[in-house]
This record gives sequence, C-alpha cells and structure tokens, in this order.
Amino acid sequence: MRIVRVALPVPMPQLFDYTSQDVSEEDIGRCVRVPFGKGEKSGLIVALPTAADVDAERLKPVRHIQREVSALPADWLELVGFTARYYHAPLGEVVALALPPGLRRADAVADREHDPLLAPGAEGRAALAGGARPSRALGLLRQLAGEGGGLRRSAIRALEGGAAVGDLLRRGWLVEVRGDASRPGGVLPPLTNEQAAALDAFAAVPAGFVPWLLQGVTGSGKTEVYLRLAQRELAAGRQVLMLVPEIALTPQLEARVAARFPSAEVVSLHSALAEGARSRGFVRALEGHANIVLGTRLAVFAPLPRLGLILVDEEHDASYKQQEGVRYSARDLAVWRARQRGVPVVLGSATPSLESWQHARNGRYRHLVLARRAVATTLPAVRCVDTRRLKLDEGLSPALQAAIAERVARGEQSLVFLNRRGYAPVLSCPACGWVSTCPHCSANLVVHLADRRLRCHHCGCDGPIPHACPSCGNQDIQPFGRGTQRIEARLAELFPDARVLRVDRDSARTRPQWEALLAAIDAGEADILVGTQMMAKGHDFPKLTLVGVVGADASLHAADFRAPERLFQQLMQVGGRAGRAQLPGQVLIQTEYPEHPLYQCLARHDFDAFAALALEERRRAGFPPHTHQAMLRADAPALDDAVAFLRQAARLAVERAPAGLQVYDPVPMRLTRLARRERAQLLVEAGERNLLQAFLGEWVAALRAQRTARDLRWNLDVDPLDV
DNA sequence: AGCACGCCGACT
DNA sequence: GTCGGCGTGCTC
Repeated sequence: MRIVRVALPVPMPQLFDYTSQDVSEEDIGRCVRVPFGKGEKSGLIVALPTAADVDAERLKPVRHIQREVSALPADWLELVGFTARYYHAPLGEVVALALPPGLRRADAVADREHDPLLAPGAEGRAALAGGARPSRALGLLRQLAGEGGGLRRSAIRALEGGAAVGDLLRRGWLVEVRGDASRPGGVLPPLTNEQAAALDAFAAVPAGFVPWLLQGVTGSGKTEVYLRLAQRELAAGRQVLMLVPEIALTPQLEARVAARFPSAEVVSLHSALAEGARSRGFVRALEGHANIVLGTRLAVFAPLPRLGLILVDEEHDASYKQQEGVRYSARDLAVWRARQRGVPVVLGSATPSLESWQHARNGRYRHLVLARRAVATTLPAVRCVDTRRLKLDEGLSPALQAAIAERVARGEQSLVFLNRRGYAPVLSCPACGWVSTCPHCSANLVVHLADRRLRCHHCGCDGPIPHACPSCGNQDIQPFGRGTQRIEARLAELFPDARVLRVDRDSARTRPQWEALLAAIDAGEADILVGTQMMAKGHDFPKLTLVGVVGADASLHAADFRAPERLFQQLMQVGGRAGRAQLPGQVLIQTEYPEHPLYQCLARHDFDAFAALALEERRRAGFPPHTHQAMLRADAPALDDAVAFLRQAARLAVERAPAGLQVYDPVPMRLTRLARRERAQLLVEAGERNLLQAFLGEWVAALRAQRTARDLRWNLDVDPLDV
C-alpha cells in the first residue's frame, strides 16, 4: 500500500493524498481518477510520498490509474511546477491547462489499440505512403499482422471492405512511417548574406542553453532562418518546438513547414483544435514521434523527450500572455524551458519587446539582426502627413486621397489602417449631451451602421440605433468619431470606380469569411482595403503598395506606458505590408505630431533608436523592465467591495513588504465597469524579481486565508502587460 | 470550484 | 408549518 500524491483542478494550493495497492514510480506523471468530496475528479500523480499530509485514516484509495498513455516525464512536471510557483497558481490548475482535456479524463481510454485518437507506437505501425494503393497497404499490414494489435486488424478489415488508405490515415488507424525526417522538400531558397551570417553565428556557438534574439525587419526572411535551424535539429534526430502568436497563423505556417519537411511529422497544438486532435498531437509529442510541434501559447506545455530547439515567432506579441486564469507568458516559459532542457531558444521579431531587446543589448541574449529585406529591394518609404492645418474629409487628408488615387490608377492596392471598428465610436445628442453608453460597462456603445446596431465592444451587448435621443427626444442625433465602416463608406464615395473592401473583426467574423476576404484580396478583387490590426499580421499582399495610417495619435498619449511600444510595433508591422513583392511601398501616417520621436524613428525604420528612447523613459519613470511588477485585481458588483478588499490586501502587503518593495494604492481599472462588474487593481513592484517573488508567495497565502464576500473575485497577474 | 450543512423570510 | 436564501466550511 503506497501513498499517491495528486494534483487536482481545484482553486486551492494543496495537493491531495490517496492510497493505491499497485502503484509504482512509473506511475508518477500519469493521470488518475480519484474520489473527491461527494464525487470524483481526474488529476495527475505528482509524487509517491512516504508519509501523507493528513491522518492515514482519511486517505481514500485511487479509483483508476490511466496506464494506456505514457507518463508525463519529470522535466514536464518541473515545468508545470515552476509555472505554478512563478504565477502563484495551484499546481492542479496549471496541470489542467497544460494537459489536453481529453487526456486528463483518466476514465476515457480503456484500449488504446482500438482508440484512433491515441495512435499506436512506432513499432506497431504499418509503413504506408499517403497515396499508396489499398492492395499495397494490405500487403504491408498482413506482413505485420503477426505482431498485431486490434487497430491493425481493424485497418485490414476496413481495407478489405474497400476503405481508402487516405481515410484510414485521417482516422488515425494507419500512420505513415517516414524515413529521415530532415529531408527537405524541393529546392531550398537561396539565403541572403544576413541570413547566412545569422546561421553561421548560431552554428558557431556550442550546444546548450543559449537565448537568441532574431531581430529582422518585415520581409527579411526570419521564417527561412527558423526552417534552416529546424532542419539541423531534425537531421540530428531532435524535436523542434515552434510557437506562434495566433491560431490564424498556424495553418499557413504548418503548410510551409510540411512542404519543407515532407517526411517529418508536424503536429499543431492550439485551443481551436478538436479534443481528439489535440490529445493525439500531445501524445505524438510525448512519445517522441512528432518531429515538429507548432502551436500557440499552450504548446509551450508540450512534452518533448528529444527537444533540441525552441522558436518563438513574433515574440513581442501580447497573445503569448494569457489574460485570464493562470496568467502565464508562453514566451517567458519558453526561455525557462530552454534553460531547463539545455537547448537554444530563438525569439524572433521585427519589433522585439523592450524586455528582450534589453537582454540582447546587455549580452544576456545573443543578438542576430536581419536589416534588409530578402525579396523586395527596399523597405517602404514612411512619411508623416501633418494634419494640423489640413481640412480632412472624414479623416482622410488630401495627400492620402491623392496617393490612393495614384494606386487605383496603376491597378495597385492601398490599405487604410484604422484600429477602430464600427462606423463611429459613439452616438450622441448635440441638444442635451446624451451619449450612447453601455448599460453594463463603463464604455460607449459603438455605432454599427452596417447592421444598424449600437454595440458594446467589451461585453458584446447590442440594441437598435434609436431614431431620436432617448433623453430629450431630439431627432437629430449624430455619430461622433470614425471607425472602419465610416472610412469605408467615404472611400466608396470618393472612389466610385474602385472596389473597397473592409477587413475587421466584423467583416471577417468566421474562418470562411476571413479566408474569402484573403482570397479576394489575393485575386486582386479589391483596390482599396480598410482594415484594423487584423490586416497587420501574417499575410503578404503582392499588389499592396500603399498603407495609410489614420488615427494613430490616440495611442501616443495614452495612459498605459506600453501604448507607444505597441503603436510602434503595430505601425512597423502594418507598414511592412506595403511593397513586399517587386513593387516599392509607401506608408503615409496622418498625425498632428510629425516631429514626435516615435514617428521619426519609424520613418527611419530605426527600431533600435526607438527602443533606446523608450527604455530610457522607462528607466526614469521606474517602469519595467527596470522593475518587476505584479497586479492584484478584484471585481465585484459594487466598486466599494472591490476597493475594500484591495485596501485590506494593501495592508497585508505593507505588513509583509521587505525593503525595496513598493505597494501602491488600489485604484479603479481604466474600464472600471465590465459586464456588470466593477473592477479595481493594486500594483506591487520591486527592483528584484526574487524579492517580488518571495513577497508574493507570502502575500497570496495571506490573501487566500482572508474570507471574502461570495460575489467578490480576485486574481494575481505576475508581469502584467496592461497596468 | 462544487457541495454539503445551517440558520432566517414569504409561501403552497 | 415548509422551501429556499446564501454564509461557512470542507474536500485527501
């Protein structure tokens, strides 16, 4: 009889001990079903301690240990353990977020040979090519039948019944066994001098943990560098983990990776995947079959026994930070993971986070720079349009209109970039001053003229556009300000012969809509595009030669100290859309601050100068990365309750604060009211990460011991992005 | 988080 | 007289 220590998905920091007759060290890292309270829960075995935390008579026996899947290895348990400690989350919650839901339910799989979701091991697989004839597949299967499992017999029966090989491959009943996974497909594109130099620099460094910052302007061929680096690892029989910010970017990258390494097994992992596919990919990685794991932030938790390299594309992207539950940063965990496993990690971006850039500058990371574009000859010409003394037509300057007219005449495409969807950000009554406010949030309802609705962009609630002022009855109520729909409408009037296409979260709501828009743009079925930041990412549009930026100044003086950094990243990214093929590109930024250093640096394509300025400002103001922060947030139906809790939390913090830890006053959040809840926050800050961490451990324990109102919720955000 | 137990208001 | 409100406490 041994004691089994289990991490369970409950919001409590402790682990729970059970007993088992037949458990062994091999079972550490396996999923388990245990009685819990009234019912049953699935958890993960994390240890077999010699003594239990509680009296032996309170221990109950485990119900079932899931032995059909390999146990998660010790290094994986260390990873989730570190995540739990660093973000001050219960281990069981981290496990729940790191494991595919289908795997965690330990009751699910009884016979993996019959479960197409859990592909059998390499030794039991039939060697089949995707296009193989059923007769050849049958022959191979029958050769192997002696070693047989149920799955192989099922496959034989299906083939005998006339099933196609491709179908069985898709169902996971057959798996292709491939040769050398590193064999690149087709002819490799030639490298630029900079790419070659970067690869040489990488190759010159001895194996082991080395963090790299690959800073390459848009179009400089970062992806090609990733692929060449991956190729080396695959050739050495190692696995590669590649992280991307968004789900939308995985299929195209997956296709490119698959085309480059046709004999490699590429697994993609993200939250939009069906449960079975996610479990299958995870197990393929865990058992060492997947050569490349490609995915969004949750893929950082993929178990990889032969890990050789981690790549983080667009490392500055905020999507790497989870914004609810366990607020982990996949980029930061990727660096930790690389150190843990003694492998290199490459953080790639045209506009690195100031954190990473500083590390590259002070030598903690190695710096690789790709300053030139690989395909287009030059970077786009960036120019500010001073709008201070100009008469704008629905926000469009004469210079921008002229530039668009030129592109229309030449048959090229233009993009007007405006990071605000809807027709107008607010509807208002000039007579009495009424404005369309959201009943549930401290935000305005946005006018959506396309479907004649007033809509809250925060909670999603919406209603019809009133015909008269709800307050005073005035018939003459006006939309104020401009969004993409309004710009789209005006452009259609100004250029009646041009085809105007709007690309934002409203026009590209679903995957098929988004694909249809991309296809239309690629096919040259649009002359003028109006888009939000959706347009900034991923896709290349060969005929796009002009990007006009409208309304950027708003972020220039925003309260959030990271706003300028984000604006620069966004403008550099969207500007990079202009002129990516053979046609030269132009970027026009409408601004009332043409002398602002941000725009000046942008016009020179000088990220380094901008970063140096921004870092100096951060240093003077005592902001990250020169300090380390954690944010305690609370929300309740009444603001007073949230603030009262945070005041108490601040008292507890001050009692425990070591020298060098700064505890600020609780303040309402910028968007105080969201979906009928009032929100406030409390910032704590320290110059040293370890100091902050030690304090947070004690503080969170004290906070958990507090009894709070049932309708009050709180959470801690370590290294918060929005302060 | 669930889910019990437990003590005070308006109802078949 | 009960059904049910959610405060409190526990889960190995």
